[in-house]
Amino acid sequence: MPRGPHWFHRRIRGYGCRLTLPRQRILEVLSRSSKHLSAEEIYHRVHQVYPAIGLTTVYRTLEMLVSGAMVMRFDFGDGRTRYELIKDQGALTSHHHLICRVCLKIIDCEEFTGDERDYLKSIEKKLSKKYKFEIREHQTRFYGVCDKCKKEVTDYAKR
Amino acid sequence: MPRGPHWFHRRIRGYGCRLTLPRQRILEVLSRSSKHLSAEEIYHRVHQVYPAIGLTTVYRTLEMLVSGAMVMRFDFGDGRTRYELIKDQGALTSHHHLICRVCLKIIDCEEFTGDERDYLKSIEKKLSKKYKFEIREHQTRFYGVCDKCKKEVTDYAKR
DNA sequence: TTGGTAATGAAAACCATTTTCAATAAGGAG
DNA sequence: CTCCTTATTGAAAATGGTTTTCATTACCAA
Repeated sequence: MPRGPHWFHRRIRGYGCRLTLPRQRILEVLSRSSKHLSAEEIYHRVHQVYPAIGLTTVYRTLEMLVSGAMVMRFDFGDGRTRYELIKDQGALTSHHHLICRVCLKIIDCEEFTGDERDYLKSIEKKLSKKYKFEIREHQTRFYGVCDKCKKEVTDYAKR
Repeated sequence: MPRGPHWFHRRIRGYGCRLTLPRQRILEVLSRSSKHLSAEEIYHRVHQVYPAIGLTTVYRTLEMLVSGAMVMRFDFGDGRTRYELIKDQGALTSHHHLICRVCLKIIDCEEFTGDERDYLKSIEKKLSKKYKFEIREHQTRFYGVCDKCKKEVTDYAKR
């Protein structure tokens, strides 16, 4: 379980990649934000402190970080991929979200208690065995209507 | 809980839309396949029996069916959206998948037993209350490496 | 310090999905 | 049943997020 502000530098070098300035800036932005950001959001944030950055580099760096298991990728169906730094480099990671069908807002929820986690872990074990599938992590998504939209939209079905 | 081969016809008309030939063909393809299909896969299947079909119509029909809660949309992150007819028009639907990070294969799993369902239902209740969020359905995704890829790919990290 | 090569950024390409628009057809009114 | 309104359709063009191309730059091992 790596610690310190620059553990990811070691990870990148250990992954056989060069530690460049653009990559450092991107990692700083990712580590500063706990939310899942889109490539363009990351690009804009990096651009403030490193204007030479190119959107292409953001995409390429993210792809490297994902395949190096340093960043997690999410697709919520709003047309853009989101990315989030994996902070806990320990056991299986899990991410849970409430997604509003109306405004597409995404709410993170971390309310899974200890035995909720144990519970999902036991399901994972069962599925792993049955399908001979090695599970690395899981996500649960709860789709519905958020508080704000419930008030604003009376007739949900009509969109 | 509507029954019979053409319950969706009633649903569409009740939704204020016309029941056209292309829509019927699309619904037939959807109801015949239990897997989640991409728009293009649906297009090809409809094309076999109704060559005049346009891809645009497939997309538009799917959008209508999704907003009318007749079809469920999935984004697994491989660049194309998948669609699946909602067969059980009753209680909260749930869908669970194993997704291989290597070959992107998607395995449906229906092994959630009764009390597993109850368990997730209790989490839903908790979350609903805390976030004032009306939950309609949920999905759980387990990411990892499938049996086949485990054998083929020794060094997963290197991709 | 230097050389080989990975990484970069701008522009072009890609590709799933959406929009435009003129032609067509569903289905209620008469 | 026929007519008429208007939703629906399909082809082509547009859109927009992401990827590829390619010449230039800059890591970092020796």
